[in-house]
Amino acid sequence: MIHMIHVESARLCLGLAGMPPLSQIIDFLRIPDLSEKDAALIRALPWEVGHVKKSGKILAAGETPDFAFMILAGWAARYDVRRDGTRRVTGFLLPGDVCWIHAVTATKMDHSVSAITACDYTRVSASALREAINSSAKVNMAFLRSKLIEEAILRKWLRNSLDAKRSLAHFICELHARSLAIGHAEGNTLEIPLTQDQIGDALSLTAVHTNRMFRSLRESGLVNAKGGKIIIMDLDAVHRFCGFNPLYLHQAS
Amino acid sequence: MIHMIHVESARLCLGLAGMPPLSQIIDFLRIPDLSEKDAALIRALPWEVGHVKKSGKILAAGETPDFAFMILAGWAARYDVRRDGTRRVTGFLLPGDVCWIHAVTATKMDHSVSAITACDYTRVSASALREAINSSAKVNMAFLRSKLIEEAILRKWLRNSLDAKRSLAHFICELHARSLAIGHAEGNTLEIPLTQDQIGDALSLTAVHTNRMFRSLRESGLVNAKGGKIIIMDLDAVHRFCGFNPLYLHQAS
DNA sequence: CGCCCTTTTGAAGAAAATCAAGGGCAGTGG
DNA sequence: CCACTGCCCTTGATTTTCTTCAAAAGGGCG
Repeated sequence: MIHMIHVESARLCLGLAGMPPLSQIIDFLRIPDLSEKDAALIRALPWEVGHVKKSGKILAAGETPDFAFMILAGWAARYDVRRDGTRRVTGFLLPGDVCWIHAVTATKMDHSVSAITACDYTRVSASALREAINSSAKVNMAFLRSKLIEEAILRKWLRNSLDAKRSLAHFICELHARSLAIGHAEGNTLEIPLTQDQIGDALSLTAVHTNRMFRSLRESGLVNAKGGKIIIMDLDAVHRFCGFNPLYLHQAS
Repeated sequence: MIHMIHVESARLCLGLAGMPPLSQIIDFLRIPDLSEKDAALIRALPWEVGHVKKSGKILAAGETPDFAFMILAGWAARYDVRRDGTRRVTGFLLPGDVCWIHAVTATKMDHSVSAITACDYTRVSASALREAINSSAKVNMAFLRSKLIEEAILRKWLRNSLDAKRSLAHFICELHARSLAIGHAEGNTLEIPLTQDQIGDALSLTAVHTNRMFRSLRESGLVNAKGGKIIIMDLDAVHRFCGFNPLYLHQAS
């Protein structure tokens, strides 16, 4: 099933996508132990499929979203703009990740979401999702779990913000674990569609310093990175080095 | 009503508290437009009142909480411990703030919560709260809103982590806005029970540097701080200086 | 090929940590 | 009543980390 997601995202990204089968959408959501009744509830939602070009807008700060989103293929980012115009990325959305809470609670976005790569997404109207969440405890808990994880990631990013090298290592470990969970990494190798500049925006480092930290990780024999392809040389060693414990990602595993 | 909360917290903190009237608990939750039916639902929950001493544990990383908490009086903090033993505070809980998502989703805490000052709290069993959330859309949305706000705060903390002076200013503005909302601030003056060391743990600064930033704010004529009492000299100027926009706190106002 | 974007490296400067030492103040105990 | 103690705030000097500025080198693509 995990491999299916991978193949499917590739297919979608090639632009061949019409409406993907609804069963597929449920796979992306990765809700454990979903009953047939709840699965039917989710299938019955008015999902729509869409596409955003690289760097395209998904949600802008200030607007009140009418739709909740789930990424099917590609990467997106949440970010906030500082008064001087620089950006801080506050989270990455990978295939299967959802963006829904402002829509469901009908509140204004306090940050923006945009596509890092070209993205295929599926979206559902805020009111329909609200009803689904309110009518099924299982669906409610599944979406809550996604918030739990996002919040935990934010906390780790904050915690790590003392030491640039460990921070970068932890970031790589996070993306490795998340990529593994959706079948987008094999062993200790992963591909990420981020420039060092974008990684810097996420870690609050300049591109220059991010580059130096990559070099430092390479020279320590921990991580090799080349053109978006990252090889973790010794996973246990890197985990120890940066204090990474995958528990906080609360993955179904 | 806001003033009532203030008086009540004082009373509780003096240790005079038994079980506070249930109507009081609902006031603390600050749920707008609560119907009588939903109010009754919340009143029917098995709330218990408790007390933690200064620095006492509320929830520890690794445990799966059986209860959701709401602070009635005093301040608590969420924090995560680094491998070298230093702490990063990732959030403060003020009276009226809740701590529930790990309980409701039955997941292990990925961080700890402990009392900054002596705290009075009320707690409710995870299963009871889960049922309430699943049986009332209004209650569900009210708790979701609390997550929305906490997450927004985390994002701003991340965004601000470039400039220590602005970061401290923004932090003060945040606490000012939150204190105002619960009647714990008057005009531009607020009292916070935090040492500069604890503020440093929250901003990822050393106590020494936090102190220098306080001095710098004072010398710029923006903020005066003395023994936990903070006076914002010119609120608009401080807001402009650090790019504070209270929108992200999504307060009932 | 030439262009743009990204990566890489160097050198200088700014920001924050670290190290070290006093000072104020509240609580405690003689 | 006063000395002592512990905690917190404050300041100075030094070192480390990260940014800024600048320039060159790779790499994909029309």
